[in-house]
Amino acid sequence: MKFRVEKRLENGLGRAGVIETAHGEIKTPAFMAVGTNGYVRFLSAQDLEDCGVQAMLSNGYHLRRRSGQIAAAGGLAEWQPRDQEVAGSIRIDGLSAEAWQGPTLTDSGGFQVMSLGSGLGKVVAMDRVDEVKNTAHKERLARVSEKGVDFIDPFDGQPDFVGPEESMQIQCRIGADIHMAFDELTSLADTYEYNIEAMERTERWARRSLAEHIKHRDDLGYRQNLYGVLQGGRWEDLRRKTAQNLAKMQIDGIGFDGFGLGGAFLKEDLGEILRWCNEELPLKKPRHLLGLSHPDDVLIGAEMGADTFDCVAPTREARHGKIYTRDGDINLRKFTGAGEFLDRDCDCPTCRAGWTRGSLRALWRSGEIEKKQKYYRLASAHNLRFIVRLTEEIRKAMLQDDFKRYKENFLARYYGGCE
RNA sequence: GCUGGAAUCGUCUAGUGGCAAUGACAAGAGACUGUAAAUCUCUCGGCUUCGGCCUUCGUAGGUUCGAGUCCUACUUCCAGCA
Repeated sequence: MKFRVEKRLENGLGRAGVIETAHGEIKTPAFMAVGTNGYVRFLSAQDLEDCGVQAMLSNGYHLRRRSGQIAAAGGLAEWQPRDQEVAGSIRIDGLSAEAWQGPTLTDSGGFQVMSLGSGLGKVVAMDRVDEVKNTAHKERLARVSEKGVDFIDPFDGQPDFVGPEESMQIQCRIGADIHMAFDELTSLADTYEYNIEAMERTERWARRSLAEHIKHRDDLGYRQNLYGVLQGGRWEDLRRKTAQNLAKMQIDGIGFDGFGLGGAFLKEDLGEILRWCNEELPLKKPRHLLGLSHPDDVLIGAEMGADTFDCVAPTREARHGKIYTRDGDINLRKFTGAGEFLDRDCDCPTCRAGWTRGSLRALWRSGEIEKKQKYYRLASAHNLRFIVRLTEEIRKAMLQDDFKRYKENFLARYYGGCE
């Protein structure tokens, strides 16, 4: 994998560049669509391309039991996930089973440590840290130890285990272009002391991840790459230290190919935390900001040196009726008329086909499953394109030395219209 | 015309003596950030100083401490017989 920085912001952190993988290049900053199970819910590979998506992120945890057949198919880019779906599967008219053949990334399953553990049943709060409490130990579905994470699979109730070695073996069978080291994401409710413990464990897991990854990274006939993941919560000393440690971590002269910026962030802290991390990380390695995509987060992320992003929000919120527009988000429930475009001047497949707020709402609210599925597809494509376009525009603004103005204009319009 | 049965929140529906009254849908509000998420939460007769108060289960009476629930009559609808 190669990464080339084309242009840097005046602050020295933000940059536009190009990542080259075995399955194609990614012009950065870039948003990767989340296709946890190997495909983006309700969207085809062609849909992703029509939305300008350059890369897809899947999840090693969710695909762990299918990793063998994925390897047999030649890796994620050759695997046709929808053919593998069993009873109750999603079959949507017009959606082909074709694999996403472009660049891919897999998450390690580290996020599930939190979502099934300390954060079970909770929202990953971004605005307030008060009132956030961890789930009681006895109720958790995941338990962390030095070895890895024991958990109960929520789908079938069976006990299972994933540690750094298992995660790397799974990810190397899935064969995405970029893998994430197995990490422990802490919740906003965890203390400084616990964050030290989790961060140090994450670093030990990073070394084990790197060692295992090196053994298997060429197994499918092309180079797979590994990112080390930074934790450390909201504390500057932890963030800088872990960035330094991971940046210099090597086994037989081989280090990480890039870095994942992880954690549950308080919105107001995000830019500062990213600055601490990225001031320590090497300039020439790409950085992926894990799990964020709201426009203000992407803008501050890109400004502070994140190169790629992923998030479930655009597609999930689309399914739940939230439609992104340049003048702020709208709740589709409120639009019964037929005449209004989703967003003016939008170039997404849905808007180009002439879908309006009212007509889309009618699909969504009809009791018919086929219509609802069509809604999910159209709405997902719109929101996905919205965030992808944001990253395209950020890149263009950076290359034209116009980022600051672009950011201010975008934010003023997007958040300014709120009553 | 006779004989049965039925009338409850926008719709369907639970309810057989303590009920402002069940559930579903619809409607309204909010949430969602490395997907246990085509999901979740809240509101959904009126008023309220949040303790309550008022008006409600086709209509009108009655029995009862107390009636959506029991009785009588009426209205409408459905079914069967004429």
